[in-house]
Amino acid sequence: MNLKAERGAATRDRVLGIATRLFSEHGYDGTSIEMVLHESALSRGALYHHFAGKDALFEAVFEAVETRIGREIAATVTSGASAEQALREGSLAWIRLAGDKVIQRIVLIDAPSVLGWEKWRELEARHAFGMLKRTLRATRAVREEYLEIHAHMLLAAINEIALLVARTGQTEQAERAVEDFLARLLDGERPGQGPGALAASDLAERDAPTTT
Amino acid sequence: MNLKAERGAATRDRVLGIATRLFSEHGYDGTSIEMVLHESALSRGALYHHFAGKDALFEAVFEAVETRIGREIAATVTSGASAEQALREGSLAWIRLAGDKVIQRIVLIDAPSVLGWEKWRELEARHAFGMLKRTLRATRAVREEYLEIHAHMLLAAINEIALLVARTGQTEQAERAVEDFLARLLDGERPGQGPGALAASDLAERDAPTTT
DNA sequence: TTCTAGACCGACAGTCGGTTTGTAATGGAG
DNA sequence: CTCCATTACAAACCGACTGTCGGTCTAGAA
Repeated sequence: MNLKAERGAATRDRVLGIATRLFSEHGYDGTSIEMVLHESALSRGALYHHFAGKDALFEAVFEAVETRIGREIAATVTSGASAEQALREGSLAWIRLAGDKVIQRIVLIDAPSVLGWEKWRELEARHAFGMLKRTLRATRAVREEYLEIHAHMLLAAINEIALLVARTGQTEQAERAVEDFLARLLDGERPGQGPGALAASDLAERDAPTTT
Repeated sequence: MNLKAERGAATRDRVLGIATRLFSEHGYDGTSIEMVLHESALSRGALYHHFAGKDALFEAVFEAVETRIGREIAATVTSGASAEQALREGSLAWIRLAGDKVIQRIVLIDAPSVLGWEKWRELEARHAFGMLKRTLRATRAVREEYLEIHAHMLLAAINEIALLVARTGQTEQAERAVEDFLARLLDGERPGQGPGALAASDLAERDAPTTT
């Protein structure tokens, strides 16, 4: 059962790649299943054999993109850095990555509406949001009580800037503004223990590459 | 030409109200034009006479909701308050208003995807975003250079919390966290001039109720 | 009274997402 | 080697949806 499985996985991946491009170029609504079929030279039956529906296809694309992002950000942050440093580096890396139209359109714009906000956040918690929350906790800059909420606000703010930069192109200015923003947040209250050391596990992804 | 015009405006408003409810309950994609037609007991032709298409109908709904929000927030903020106070009051008012499913779904979740991010921001600049930016400038807490970007981040953060509160219901905790968040931002660098006085015009909406 | 413009109607075409039925081929069981 | 379950894929088909278009009706101007 090898040749068959391999062929199946290959076409699945091919469809995934094509769908990623189409979704990012035309949005979820603007991309028809028939476009995907045409570009992948596949039949309806074949596609629906691999993916339960258009939304499931989108979700698979979303997961793949998120996983890739997580890897790239984790690779950017210098290991052994302080949590504050990691937070800064990670945020800037994220903003630069989000220059990619694929990420903008799929992850930031369409996902909440297509997947629903709750599912979006649930998935993000396993990727970018989870990473940010662990790093923010390691800085010990915010009380545990507010950690979740501050992490939400911070991620939303950074995502917004990612979109803003992508449109205006004021990269340097935005990056300085984000650093300023972060500095203000981190310099708030400090419970005393001093800057926390960042364990490698704080950045590690929790999930295996999903295959649904 | 009065009776006719009035009748026209009346049915337009009626359709707008019905569409607002349906869009907020089932989302943009989950709401069919036929649903709107059925509930409003109108014909296809009549609806397409008033609105160019489904997206135009959505945009009209969006504008109406934004205008209402702007009025309600402006009414909440105590007049003559300091800019810092106004920022806090306005933010909390916004979070509470966003408990409304209508606002969540239409303004925060579906709008970016349906209208496109650019148009969304362009419209928001005339409503919530514009208000926030003017108030933030009045606090003189951020350098003019970063004002636009910080305002974007702040609004995105607050919007996120509005959605979060709506799901988890931890209203008090979130409100305290937001106040903490704001305090940290405002306590950053201060160019010296002291707290700015908030002119009434800073909160005023710029636009007349749109009718497109 | 006549005529025009705007409100409204309803059938229709085209497209889309999804289902169903069918076929070819692979690989393990006997 | 044979048989059969399973998997990958194909194609016709269905219901639902959006948007268009020719046409009707009526209020109010001329």
